[in-house]
Amino acid sequence: MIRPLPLLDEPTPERSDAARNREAILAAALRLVEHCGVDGVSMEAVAAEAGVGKGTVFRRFETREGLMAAVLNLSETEWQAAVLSGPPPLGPGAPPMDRLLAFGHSRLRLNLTHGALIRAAGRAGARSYAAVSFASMHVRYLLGELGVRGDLPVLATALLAPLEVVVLEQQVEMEHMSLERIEVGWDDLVRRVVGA
Amino acid sequence: MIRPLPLLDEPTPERSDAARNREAILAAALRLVEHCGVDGVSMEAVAAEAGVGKGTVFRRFETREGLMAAVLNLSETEWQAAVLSGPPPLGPGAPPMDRLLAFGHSRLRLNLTHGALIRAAGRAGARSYAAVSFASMHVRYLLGELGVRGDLPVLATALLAPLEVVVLEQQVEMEHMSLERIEVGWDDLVRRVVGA
DNA sequence: CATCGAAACGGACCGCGGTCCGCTTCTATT
DNA sequence: AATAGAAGCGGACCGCGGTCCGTTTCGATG
Repeated sequence: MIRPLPLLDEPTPERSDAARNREAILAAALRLVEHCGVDGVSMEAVAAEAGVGKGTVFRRFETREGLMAAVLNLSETEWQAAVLSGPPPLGPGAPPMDRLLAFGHSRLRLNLTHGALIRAAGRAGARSYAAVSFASMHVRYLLGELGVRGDLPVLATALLAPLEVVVLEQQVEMEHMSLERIEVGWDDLVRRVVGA
Repeated sequence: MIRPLPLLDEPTPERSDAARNREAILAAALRLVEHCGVDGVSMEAVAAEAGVGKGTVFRRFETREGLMAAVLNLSETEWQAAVLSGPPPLGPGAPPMDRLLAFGHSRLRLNLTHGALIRAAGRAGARSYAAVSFASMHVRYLLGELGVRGDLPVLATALLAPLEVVVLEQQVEMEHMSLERIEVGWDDLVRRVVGA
């Protein structure tokens, strides 16, 4: 009897019903989030909407944060595609500085509109890391193209940090800064860091 | 019958038992946080430790975040005193640039050690705002002393953002950066922003 | 000191996130 | 097709944050 030799402990492929349920749950969650707002959606509601038991939801997505991270991931991959292969100046084809500024503006608006969802996703394991990692990588690349010298990973973090949801919401909600002012401020920061 | 004319709707002074309970609860919370860690403390446990009912805890501090914010506030005011009137270079008496760098290092370490508590305090109303506001004010002041031109509130935010807990924990836990590297990176950022 | 209204108290109660375990369903194998 | 056992399923159950409301305590007034 020949067993297929589990190479490098491949993590067991998903059973068909499991995959079907995963899709149903994710779709249900997306629908409910759009309809009731992130904070108005309970896990039980998602389970009911998807037509499965509550346990199944947790089995597939571990935790509420995990589920929200998965929902967030839908729009996030879309955005990453726009950055990597969309039209300039966000996508390739424009000068690095233009791309960097476009990147910041885009991320800024995205983080403000998806604020509640991002917060609900929290530090949900590898997913949140992947998102931050992508942004950091891209900024590092652009800084390199611009000939910036120094500790690029740290500098990238310095540019990304002011775009974090907590920071932006503080500025908008408590200090009543306008979107334009924050944008212009970020552009200024970029120029100081790049040294143009 | 003469009533003292409530000037400008003063918010009704606290009743004596209320004040006593507030102290007891805060002390109990501090004790439990130090003993079990932030995430191991439940509101019921705090109530029991303080010898009051659960309702009382919520009456005094609104929410769990509020209570944690109050606990955090204890050490936070201490730190603010050190910044405003402690020994240089953190306190007054050193050149502005030295003070700014000392400020960053101090805040960085504080945010890392108090990470769990700060996260538990969340965006708890005015308290969190006060903390951010203080830091922002101080950085703005130092930037002014350094003769920096531009939108100082926004620049201050740009310097403070990389010191946020979410950012630091990302760097330390996921990207495995050393404390020293982050410190040096922040110093570099400051110099680029100040334009020295 | 007796009275009285307002403020505070406490714990029963609710909804939600998360776990657990006995039952069902899938799929590899013969 | 029959079978076996692993993977998945669902919903009862638990603990916690937060609310509510009948009861108690405070302190101002006469």
